[in-house]
Amino acid sequence: MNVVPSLAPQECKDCPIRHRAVCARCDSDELEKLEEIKYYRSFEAGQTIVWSGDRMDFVASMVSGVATLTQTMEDGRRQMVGLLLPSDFVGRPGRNTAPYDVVATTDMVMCCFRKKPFERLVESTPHIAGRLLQMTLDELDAAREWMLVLGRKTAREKIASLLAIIVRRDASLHYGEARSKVEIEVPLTREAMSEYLGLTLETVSRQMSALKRDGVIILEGKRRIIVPDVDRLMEEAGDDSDGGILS
Amino acid sequence: MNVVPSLAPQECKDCPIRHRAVCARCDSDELEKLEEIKYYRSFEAGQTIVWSGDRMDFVASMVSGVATLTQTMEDGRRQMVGLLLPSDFVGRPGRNTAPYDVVATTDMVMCCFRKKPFERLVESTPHIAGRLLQMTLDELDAAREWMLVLGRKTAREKIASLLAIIVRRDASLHYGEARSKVEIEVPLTREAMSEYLGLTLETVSRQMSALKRDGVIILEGKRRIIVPDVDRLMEEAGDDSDGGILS
DNA sequence: TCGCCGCATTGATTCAGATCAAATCAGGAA
DNA sequence: TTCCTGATTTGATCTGAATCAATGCGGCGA
Repeated sequence: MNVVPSLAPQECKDCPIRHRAVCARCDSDELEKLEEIKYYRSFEAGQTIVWSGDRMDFVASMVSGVATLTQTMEDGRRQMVGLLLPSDFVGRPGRNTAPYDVVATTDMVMCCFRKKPFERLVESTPHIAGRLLQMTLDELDAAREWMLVLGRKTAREKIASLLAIIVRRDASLHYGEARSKVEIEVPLTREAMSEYLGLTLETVSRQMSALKRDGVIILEGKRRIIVPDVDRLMEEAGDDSDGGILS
Repeated sequence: MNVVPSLAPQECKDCPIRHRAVCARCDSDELEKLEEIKYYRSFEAGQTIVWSGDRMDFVASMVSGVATLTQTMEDGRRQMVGLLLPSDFVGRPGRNTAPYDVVATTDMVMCCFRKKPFERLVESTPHIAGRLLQMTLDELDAAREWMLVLGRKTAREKIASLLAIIVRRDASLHYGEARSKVEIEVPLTREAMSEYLGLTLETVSRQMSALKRDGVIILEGKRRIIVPDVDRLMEEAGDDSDGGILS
């Protein structure tokens, strides 16, 4: 149905995620070693990249697009446990099988490293090991914030929290500082949002409508959203009013 | 009200968590460096060790007892985001203020390291950095499993999941292999269980009674529980039947 | 252009867990 | 022993989100 997605950049020095990914601290020698074991893979929106339980003989960095980590129960209940954005790391050194489904939610490109040699590089390269530790600690923080959302927030607060997370990410990516009005692209279907938030897709839809009705957001089509007042959104999310943007 | 809790072991080589904590891979040279910057602190059940937002100038290993990491919203809703058991690591290198409340739920002892020198040791000691990465990845896995519990499981499944986690930990600690019948100690009040699971304490109590009525568990006093059939408990938890004990 | 298909919205009803409100129980102090 | 206190259990009722069920909408292929 689709053509093969376009190829990714071949050279680390031109890579869009060069300064944020697991390779961020590497010097040119170290980059060369990574170049030797790396290869790019492209996926189309909707494709499952890895099935839970599958053997996984690579780890990877997200280069572009969005993917999700999802756990599934026997009866089909699903919970997203990770949202992978550009520069995020996928996979775990020292593990052979994937514990979660990894699914592309948009067209995307990954920079893959063969697992065995990557593990050796982690052992021998403090710049990689240190960066990986830092990224993992950040992910743990994100997971813990998410646990508060899942365990204690109302449906409306959950939606607002998800939107706030996307706003924050966009802010840190595009412009250094906070602005009162922003326009964001939600790279998730209503169903994916429901899997993220532990809700049903109907409830997601209803609460999106409610936030729209109350003027917290303005919908431009299905995916594009205008947030007229970011502070208002943060309030709706039930987060500390200071926003807690910086660690 | 209480006497000062008894002092902890002073020598790393006699330490009960020597092979599981962040120091697990250290050789005797490295241990010596840790000894220089370490000190023990004891806390009584109920004491708050750190308040969210406080400056934190140490990191630590749990030596004995149980503590929790908890997030609180402005209106008082609370969600536990970490359960700290012996050998677990507390704090984050490179961070100055605590993002969560740390509370002792039993009398406990921590082995603290002054943060600045510990950070330098992490930089210079691959045995520590590597172990810390591994432990952080394990915590991330646990957090993600917990997210499934919070987002998608019923109250009954949540309770069973928590008990299953305690059973699993006890099993890995005391006896190498699974047994069909076990007796466990739940080191949490009903309220703490509710904060762990995103429920109210009434619901926790009701579901405990229901599991007891249905013969899944037998209560011996309030904290001690007999699980006559571990597989049955796992089924109630809604986990994969294989139990997924090993990574 | 039309009709189809996959998303998304909206409505009606149900139900699991929250909330409000009393007991009950166990352990410690007097 | 008796009282007090904090933890726990149990009961009655309420409610937010799930479930069941249409309906709407936009893009794409024929």
